[in-house]
Amino acid sequence: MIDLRAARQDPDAFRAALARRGAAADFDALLAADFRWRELTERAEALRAEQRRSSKGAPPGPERIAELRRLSDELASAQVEQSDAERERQDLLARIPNLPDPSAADGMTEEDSQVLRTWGEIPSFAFVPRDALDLGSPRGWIDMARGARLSGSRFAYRIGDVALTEMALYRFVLDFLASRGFLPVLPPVLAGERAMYGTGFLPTEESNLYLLERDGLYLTGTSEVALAGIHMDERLEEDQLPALYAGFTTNFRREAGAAGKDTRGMFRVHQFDKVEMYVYCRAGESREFHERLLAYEEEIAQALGLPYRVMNIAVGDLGAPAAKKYDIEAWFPVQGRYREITSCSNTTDYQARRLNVRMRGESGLEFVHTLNGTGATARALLAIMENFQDEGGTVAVPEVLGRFGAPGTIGRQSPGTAR
RNA sequence: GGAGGGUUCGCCUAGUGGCCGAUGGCGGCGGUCUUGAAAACCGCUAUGGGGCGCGAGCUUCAUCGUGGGUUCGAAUCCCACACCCUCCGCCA
Repeated sequence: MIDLRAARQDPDAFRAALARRGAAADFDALLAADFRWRELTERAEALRAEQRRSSKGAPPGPERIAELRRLSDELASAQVEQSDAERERQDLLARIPNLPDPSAADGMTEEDSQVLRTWGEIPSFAFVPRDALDLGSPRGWIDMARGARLSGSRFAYRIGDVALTEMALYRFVLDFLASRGFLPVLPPVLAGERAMYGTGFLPTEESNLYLLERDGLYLTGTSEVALAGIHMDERLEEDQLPALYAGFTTNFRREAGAAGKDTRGMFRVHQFDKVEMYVYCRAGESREFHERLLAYEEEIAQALGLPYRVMNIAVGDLGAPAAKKYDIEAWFPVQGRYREITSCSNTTDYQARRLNVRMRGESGLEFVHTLNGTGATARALLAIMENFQDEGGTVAVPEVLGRFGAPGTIGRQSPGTAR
């Protein structure tokens, strides 16, 4: 959430910043609700103070009790008004997105994002290249049909060489991040409402979440939730920062609103695995760490040999918690375009405020800043398959993955019984 | 799933309707003493919100697992729920 006290003090600056992402009207509604809440709070508190003063000391006599009963009734109705106003204020506050970073790209849509740079050679093929599904499906390395039979659309079996290569990719990235100071974590994938709100997936992303109603738990769409929740309500010592975590989880997304989008193959599925970076740092350091997360993502893409470009995402296309976001888009030869394979966001103090993660600094307790970024998902594997295929339909696996159990080539051996 | 025990201010703990925002100890911080340190002694030691003030600050409300209820008044009584521990059952 945003810093409401700061917003009261300089509403024009907040309104202007939020207007860049189309949230100026919501902000004004919030300020009005806040004003009302403060008025009602003052009134209720004054009554409560009077009641507390009256209930000190010896028990009151009968005529005094009649008086106090009236006061009690008055207080009760004042408190109802106050809590109604508070609920309205909280609901509005929960929907206000983070203040965008001045250097985040202008614009409201995906098309407004800025290309910062490109890397690598776009491959040219002497044959018609096949996408990952065409490469994998006929011989059983990627099986969407059986996935659909089991679980419905957008579920994939990855089998044999593809399974091993994918696992190697995650292990490679986890190792890479560990060598850069990240602590590897295997966190829970079921999380309660508090963590979902705290990370900003609720209330705005509710339709995209799987909810286990019987248990009041959500399936997380990213380990960001669990890594952000790991220090919920904690007071971090300054020497604990920066804290860098590398999580690995299976992730679940309903992909509501994505109907008809990326329906082919396993580019957009309901269940996928991911190595995620998550950083806690001091307020002054988050811009620098954002650049670092991007640099790590680029190093990984380069180690895999994937041609890519770096995008500065337009403010209107940011998730609510993000102040600024970079995407890396790899070249997909069959689609003939760059597609997102990783993403990293600076969420400044937005999640830390909601999750109540603070540190003891020079001026007392202050909220930390947090950042998140993709280490790797299977999308990198799809890019590998498309970019490094040969005419016979086999794929040369990047050498760096060999150390982690990947076969040198995908498609040389039979996938075995799954066929 | 069943039975029992528990949840209080960093940790441990006292507290069964008004004198409790809350006892005591540990830890931490400051001071006295000391060449320095330890010990001893003295003091301070939660968080969040609102109002006032340029500010140091003053003031007020909330918070004793969470949410409801009873009452003029709740850490304390009642109800529901959550979590933790022990035992039994079941299962990976």
